[in-house]
Amino acid sequence: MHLFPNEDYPNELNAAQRAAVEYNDGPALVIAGAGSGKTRVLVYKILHLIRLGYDPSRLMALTFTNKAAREMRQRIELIIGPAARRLRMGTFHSIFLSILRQHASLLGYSPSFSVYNSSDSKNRIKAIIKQMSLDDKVYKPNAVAGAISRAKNRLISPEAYRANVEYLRLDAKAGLGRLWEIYARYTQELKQSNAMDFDDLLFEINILLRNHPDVLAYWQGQIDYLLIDEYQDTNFAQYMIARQLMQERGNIFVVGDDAQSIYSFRGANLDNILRFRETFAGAKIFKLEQNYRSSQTIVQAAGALIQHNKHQIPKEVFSLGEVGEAIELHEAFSGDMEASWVCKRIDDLRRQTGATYDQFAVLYRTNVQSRTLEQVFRRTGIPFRIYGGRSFFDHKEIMDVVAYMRLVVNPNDEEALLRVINYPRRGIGETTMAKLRQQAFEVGKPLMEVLQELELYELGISRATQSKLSGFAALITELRGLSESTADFYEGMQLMISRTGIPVDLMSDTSLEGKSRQENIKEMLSGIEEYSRNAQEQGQEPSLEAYLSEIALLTDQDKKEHHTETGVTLMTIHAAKGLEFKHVFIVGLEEMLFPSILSVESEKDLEEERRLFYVAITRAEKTCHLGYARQRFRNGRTENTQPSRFLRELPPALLKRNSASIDTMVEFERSGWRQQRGYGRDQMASELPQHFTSQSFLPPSPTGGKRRHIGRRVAGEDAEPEVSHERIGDLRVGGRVRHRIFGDGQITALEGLGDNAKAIVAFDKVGSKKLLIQFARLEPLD
DNA sequence: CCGGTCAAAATTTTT
DNA sequence: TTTTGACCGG
Ligand SMILES: Nc1ncnc2c1ncn2[C@@H]1O[C@H](COP(=O)(O)OP(=O)(O)OP(=O)(O)O)[C@@H](O)[C@H]1O
Repeated sequence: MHLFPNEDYPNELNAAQRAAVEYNDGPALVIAGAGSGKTRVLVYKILHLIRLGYDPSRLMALTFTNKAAREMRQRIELIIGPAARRLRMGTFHSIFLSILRQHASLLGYSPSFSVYNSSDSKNRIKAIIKQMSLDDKVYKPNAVAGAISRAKNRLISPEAYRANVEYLRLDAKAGLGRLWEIYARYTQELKQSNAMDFDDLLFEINILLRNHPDVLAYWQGQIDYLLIDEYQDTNFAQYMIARQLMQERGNIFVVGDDAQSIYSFRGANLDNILRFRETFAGAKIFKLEQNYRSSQTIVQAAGALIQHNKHQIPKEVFSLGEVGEAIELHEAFSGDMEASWVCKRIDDLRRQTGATYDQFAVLYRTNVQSRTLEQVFRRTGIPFRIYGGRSFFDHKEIMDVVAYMRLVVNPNDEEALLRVINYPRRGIGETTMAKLRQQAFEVGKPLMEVLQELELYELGISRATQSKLSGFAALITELRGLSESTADFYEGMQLMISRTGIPVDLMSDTSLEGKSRQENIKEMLSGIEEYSRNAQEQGQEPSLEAYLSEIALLTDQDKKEHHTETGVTLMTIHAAKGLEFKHVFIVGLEEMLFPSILSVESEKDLEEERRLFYVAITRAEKTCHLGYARQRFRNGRTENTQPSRFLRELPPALLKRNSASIDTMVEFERSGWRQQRGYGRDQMASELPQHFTSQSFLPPSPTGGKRRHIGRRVAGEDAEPEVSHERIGDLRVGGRVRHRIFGDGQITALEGLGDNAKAIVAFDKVGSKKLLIQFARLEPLD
């Protein structure tokens, strides 16, 4: 192949990767396991296109995080230089936000529309629920927000929602008969506020492209190639964007791994991968099989785990790397001791292998788990960095400042107005605001407008309060003046922020938190300064609008790296997607936590949890360490736990159990097992002696505790005899049952316990089947 | 309208 | 344990 004269890169790719990169005859999907170089292929694909003469500014590359986009751009810049800056590369949200601003008026927004973050949205929803006098115990704001978000991600408008009998029926059944109404009001309020939420960014771009053929044609003409990373996590709205832009020309290249689909809660839909061929005619599918990241042990363990999922695209993955060390499994007595173990092992490994702190990551299922880790890391003196959880811009004081800024740019932004009209305190209360909102509603004007013409209305608000209201309106006008008339952007912002009165208000709070709030404001200012400098370097005029756009989509992952300090990375598994570390610790492998208690009900959710574990394991290059605690402190209460079912799914031969101290076992013996739930009395008795050995780390197997049996189970395989029973729950041997698919039948045997309890049923139509009771939903007939 | 006190709830992942 | 909200007296 002599496409590239002074080849710097084909050597960096294997044959399969190169084939994908160099294929240029239409749509392509690269579907491959973890660590097989999908991201690398995407990078080289872009380089390849540029070498073929494509203009970087006409290549659109979409990622899911800002960080991924930034890193990809940097890698490309290293090779081709500053031209990489012209790539249209970023998250779906950020790329389409800028496009939406250009065409806002076509959609009924002004170009300076606000972008609501999740807490803005939630506040609006709360207010609407209250306004409609609905019970927020029934209409839980979080759940409502989730439902609205899901609707938007599936491109279901409020009108379509309302017209869909099936949705209404399901909602009504769940006692949420007025959900559609909340959705409709919410949408209307946002529109009136000249604001879009995160999901609107994807929704509205679809509307724009669908309803305005000229705009569609324009953008189709602007983009010569569309590339998408992590395609398995695209939702329907994102799929439709790709389709509208590229279905005709077919210049699309996507990479993904169905086994790493972990964002279904955000609407991610594997169908997008499955129907890629149908959507994009003539699509070619490439598979990559060699894992370059991890040891053979890690690749095999991950492979064995994911085998347990029924729904997956079969893939081979192999590693030619070293066999590597066994996966360490550690049982700790408590969350605290688990964290101590992590610290100790990091210390050991650092000494033994010379690894640096930044080559370690500690991954967990939920953000709260970072607390315990943080405390112990502090105590131990190991440097670390926590990603995720609350973003800098989620802090109250920052959101307050941002609200003033938003009001300056977009006076219709009702959420911003309600947030700060009485902060700092200026004596404008609930009652006044209720009257004003009523009035605004009646005349169909934004609140800010009403504030500016109070004298026109009969409001029943005292003179004194009226003047406070006008004062606020005047303040916003004044702030706008400051920001517009000050030549230096940063200086203007300084003046503006100080004029809001927030810094002074914070001064009066001398508590520790108060101090940290003041610090945050200072940090924000330095961020503004940096933004201003960057903009100018790139030859752009810094503006409040642009600044707000920039920060609207920032997350905690995007905090700038202080290269001076390196440390262990602490993050959720979700946040770790796409990353890699020499040494990975995965902690909190307990039932009800991982898998999450909210996911154990449905097999579909459980499979997603398993994929999450798969993602976690495959982040590791050299060693992988798993931890769980026998008891964990949660919501102010210490709870006994059971090891995660997923541990049983890893091949024992690849695991190295690591014994907890004797003290721990004694402590555990004293308080631990007695309260365990989920096992029958006999089972408990037969398990008892094992608690004194180091072999008790795994959950009891269905056979009654022969540990070596555990993990060897593959779906459908029953190598060893099962404990059998006469009854389990309301099922009994000899009883007749109904199955949703197989029809009616008679139970011939019951065996196994807990999650592994199975029924053998002789069905009238389809013969004898062995079913896992927890999934089979057998309905007793007598 | 404000700020304090007290009781109840908390239940996952993110752009 | 920490956060949120409802309630009440000034
Ligand atoms: N042909 C290759 N030769 C050497 N190293 C490679 C090759 N391809 C990929 N790698 C390395 O393998 C590792 C994984 O690659 P990459 O992150 O692109 O995989 P991925 O498929 O995107 O992984 P995941 O889906 O798990 O995020 C990286 O360190 C990368 O540099």
